Amino acid sequence: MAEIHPEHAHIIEQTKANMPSEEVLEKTAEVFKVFGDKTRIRILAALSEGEMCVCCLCDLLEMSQSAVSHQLSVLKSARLIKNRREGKQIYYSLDDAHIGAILYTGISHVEEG
Amino acid sequence: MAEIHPEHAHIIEQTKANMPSEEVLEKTAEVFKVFGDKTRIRILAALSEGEMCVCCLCDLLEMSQSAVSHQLSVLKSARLIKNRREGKQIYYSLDDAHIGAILYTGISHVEEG
DNA sequence: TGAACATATGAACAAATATTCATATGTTTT
DNA sequence: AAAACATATGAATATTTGTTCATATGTTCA
Repeated sequence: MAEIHPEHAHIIEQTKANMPSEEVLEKTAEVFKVFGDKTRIRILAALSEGEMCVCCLCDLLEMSQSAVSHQLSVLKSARLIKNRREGKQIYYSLDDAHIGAILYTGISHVEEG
Repeated sequence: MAEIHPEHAHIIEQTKANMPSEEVLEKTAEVFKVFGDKTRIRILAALSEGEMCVCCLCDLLEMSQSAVSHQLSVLKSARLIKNRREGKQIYYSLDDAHIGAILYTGISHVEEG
């Protein structure tokens, strides 16, 4: 959208060629967006300690059941967490080890930087 | 905010004790939030190939100079990128290796999953 | 079967945010 | 010093999003 600088055309083409596809970049942004909320990060940090039922999460986070459930739904749609039913309660846990890895990459960036 | 289940009190306390501080979690969410936008991810992916001036980014992303500059400002405030001036142009680059690592952790999650 | 419990979900509202437009700042060149 | 160029930034707008409230779904227990 700016005027193309002929002497830059080469590096632009090369960079474009090396970058991940637009589809991958879009999906990656969507994944990070899900991590980018305090409530959801707190939920993920709690679940990284082990599975937990919804009411435990509500107590732990000191938030309403509805707010927690809505965010659990967002996390589940993005496949960051999974759940299982045990009687009346539903237990949530991280979907796979990758999720904890991403979470702690971010946390350690904050703690170190 | 839900009714406290006495038999869960123990696991709640233990999880709370093991979790990172609220401050760290809040900052971590803020960092991921900055990664959680398609335009910014595209900028970061481009800069992971090497430093680049603003007009190159505009051409590469096919976006207006203003929109790109606004997002560069967000990325810089969050210390994900840095810049240097060379004559009329300003070159941006990733702030440190950590940023590329976080980016590619997310990208590989998308590509593998 | 009905009551109590645990969780999910739709609608509404407030707050956050990405882009556009217009313009300002800072640099180089003539 | 003025003009041209590269980038930054404030205001306005449209969209997205997180929480609350009210209610629905599904399970267990009496």
